[in-house]
Amino acid sequence: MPIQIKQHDCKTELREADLKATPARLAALKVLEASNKPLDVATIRLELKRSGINTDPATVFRMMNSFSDKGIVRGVNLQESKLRYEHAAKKEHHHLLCQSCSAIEDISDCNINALEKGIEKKKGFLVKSHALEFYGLCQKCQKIN
Amino acid sequence: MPIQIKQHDCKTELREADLKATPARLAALKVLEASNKPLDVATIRLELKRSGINTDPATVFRMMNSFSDKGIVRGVNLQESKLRYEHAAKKEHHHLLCQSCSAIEDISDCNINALEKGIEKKKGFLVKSHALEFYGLCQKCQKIN
DNA sequence: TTGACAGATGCAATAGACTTGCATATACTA
DNA sequence: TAGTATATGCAAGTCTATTGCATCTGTCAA
Repeated sequence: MPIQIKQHDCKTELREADLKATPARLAALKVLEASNKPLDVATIRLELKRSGINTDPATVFRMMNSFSDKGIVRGVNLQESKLRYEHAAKKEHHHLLCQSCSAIEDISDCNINALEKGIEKKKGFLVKSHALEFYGLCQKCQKIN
Repeated sequence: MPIQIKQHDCKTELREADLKATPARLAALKVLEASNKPLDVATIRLELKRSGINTDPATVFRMMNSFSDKGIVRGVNLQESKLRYEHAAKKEHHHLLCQSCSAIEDISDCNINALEKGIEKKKGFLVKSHALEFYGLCQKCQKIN
């Protein structure tokens, strides 16, 4: 008899956050989980539509807000006029944004902790979180230009 | 006879950028130069009004855009719904934002260059710029709470 | 299984940051 | 000082996001 693996699917994730598991929410979570970059509300709605789920923008904004509140997703501000969202299960990381092709790549293991410690010591400021993104040219676009 | 110091005032700054030196622009530049933190458009307009200069929001947005294009000011995105602007003559630095009292403090000499070098080596991504801000509690608010 | 109800959704209105078109006004150059 | 390129004000419009309200639907208890 196989060991009982705890199935942490989208439904249980919502249950544990005291959120009702509606079709739109389940699908939105799956979309975010499957994406390799943070998505904005318009894109999420498009993906849902491709699964046959029509949503009102207000609903998706509300979803993202409650997901954020519960720590299920993380808002990502990439200096655009809109917010993007990524699944919070992904280990904390930062992003590389190509200014030519708009590609977005993740970057982990930036050892920014050293910087934070220095700030706490030098300024007496208690760092709770930080925003860090890099802008430039991805490998492909460096070759083209 | 004293040495002729080059007077790099707001007027010449605008001239050199091929921008007309209007009263509103001169005053806005002075406001930004005098401020110790990045300001949003509404605040800039308020400061101008205090100097007796009434401006239309559109005008100030257009000013900030052309100043940005010319490298005179720098847009600062502090995860708010609006952009702030700071005078670009200030050496590049980052910001500490107190989540309790909303104070904004500058922090220079963060040695983020090491991180950038690492990224270029590891990812082949050519870093042109970055966004880095820290969120937490300033010294005062740590004591209060 | 069902029924009640808290919470989710759609729709429409609203808010706020920012942009744009156009007519007028003004800084700069010759 | 006159002519022109550019800046400004005003009004309308765009885009992201929020909110009020009526309706609908998961969920839980019976």
